Amino acid sequence: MIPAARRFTAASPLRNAVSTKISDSTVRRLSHYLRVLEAMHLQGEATASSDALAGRAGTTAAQVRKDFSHFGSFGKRGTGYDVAALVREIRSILGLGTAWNVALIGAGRIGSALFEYGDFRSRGFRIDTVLDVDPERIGVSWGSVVIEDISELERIVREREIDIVILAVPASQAQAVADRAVEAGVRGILNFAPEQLQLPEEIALQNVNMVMELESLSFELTRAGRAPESEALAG
Amino acid sequence: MIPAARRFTAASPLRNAVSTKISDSTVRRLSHYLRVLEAMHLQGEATASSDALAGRAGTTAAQVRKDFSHFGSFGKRGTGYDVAALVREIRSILGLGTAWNVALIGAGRIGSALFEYGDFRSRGFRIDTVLDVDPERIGVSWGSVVIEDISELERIVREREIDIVILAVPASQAQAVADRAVEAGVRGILNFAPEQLQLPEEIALQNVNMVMELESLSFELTRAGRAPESEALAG
DNA sequence: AGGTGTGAACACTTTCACAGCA
DNA sequence: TGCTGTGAAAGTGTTCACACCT
Repeated sequence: MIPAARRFTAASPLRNAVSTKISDSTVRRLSHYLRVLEAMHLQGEATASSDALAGRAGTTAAQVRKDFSHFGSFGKRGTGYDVAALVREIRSILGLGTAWNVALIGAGRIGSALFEYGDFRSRGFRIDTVLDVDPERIGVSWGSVVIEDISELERIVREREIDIVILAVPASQAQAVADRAVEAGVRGILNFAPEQLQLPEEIALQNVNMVMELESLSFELTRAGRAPESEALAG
Repeated sequence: MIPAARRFTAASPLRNAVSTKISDSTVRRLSHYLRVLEAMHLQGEATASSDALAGRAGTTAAQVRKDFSHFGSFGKRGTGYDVAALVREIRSILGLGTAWNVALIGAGRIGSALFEYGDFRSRGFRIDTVLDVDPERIGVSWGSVVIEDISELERIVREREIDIVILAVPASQAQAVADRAVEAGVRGILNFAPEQLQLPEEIALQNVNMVMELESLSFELTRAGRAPESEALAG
């Protein structure tokens, strides 16, 4: 199912060439706007100005408008954006209409937390395949999903046409498992292992590295006090 | 609310030297270099050139040198960097010499995964306070740490001089809990709730939003087929 | 030679400011 | 009138290229 490419070839609802590269920050903001807009929708707000949206999303009105402008013009001058319509537009831009087939590899602590993570489900990412190496885990049921043997990875990816793999294995295993997944046809990887994966260019990769986030905090806290007198570090 | 910037109005109190703003990407790369260098150290490599480091970290040699140049000159021309010394330098830059007091708020599935997350410990971030609202959880022991009542948050933060809070509570609670933590003296927050926190400027904040990462993947996969010309690798 | 440190060039992102439309 | 959409300006981050040191 979902023949990857060329779903927009013919009658694309998108206007002119969207072929220019969209920056990662723009994409992340779109995801953010989407969440904000869904909340506004629930609160019964029918329209939203770029200014209102910016306030809720922690950015600026100009940024909001520029972000949307890469994909078309969705607003009404003098009025703002129709919340429900904009939700649909962003979902379409992000490809959330597609029911991606997602597999989780690694049924350890992080894996299980991710599996249960309510926000994946509510946003349409259903994990219906879980793999692990540990014989103690293989065969165990998580809800309606049974943990399967990672040795079956290739067959499973092919048969179920897995698009995205969530990688929650130890760093030492990450590259090898990723290679196998890619070889079998996976197109995107969400990597939780603290390891720099080397992948073919056409494979989409997102890393989540929580240590990096904590170390960024540490850096900021360390710097905060250094304004008046730099605590010099001599050689 | 939040009287934005009123601290830097007149002349900048910041000194020249090392006080220029360091970009977030630089900080994240430093964290990455550190991990790579530690691995090289274990492998017995005594020196590393910017080129070798770049290869392992997935960036460029010029980028590596520029990143370091913001903090000093740590290399030897013609030779490269002394691995052990550079590890020490980066740890110092990131403030990893400091034993930050970290509290985890939210002992649910994500919270427990984070608590057990080996990489926090091995990198020196010890979580020795865990709080939750749920009476079923309060009093339970996780290793040597006993889950405490979140109603005690203010007292605990003050008494234990908590620097950093890892926020793993539902989005609906996140802002309120963050406000209390900040009020009690916390200086940095690692936020796992999919909620845009509004905090005073001097509080360091890092967000981890896994849905956003998955949606970025979805966007890339959706766009993949739409490239103007697939640059096939010519022989 | 070999590889760092860094100003200058380049590329990319954000902000400004205003024309244009509902 | 009010707010979008967008070129142009300003600001940031990355890459280049080479002087300089070991």
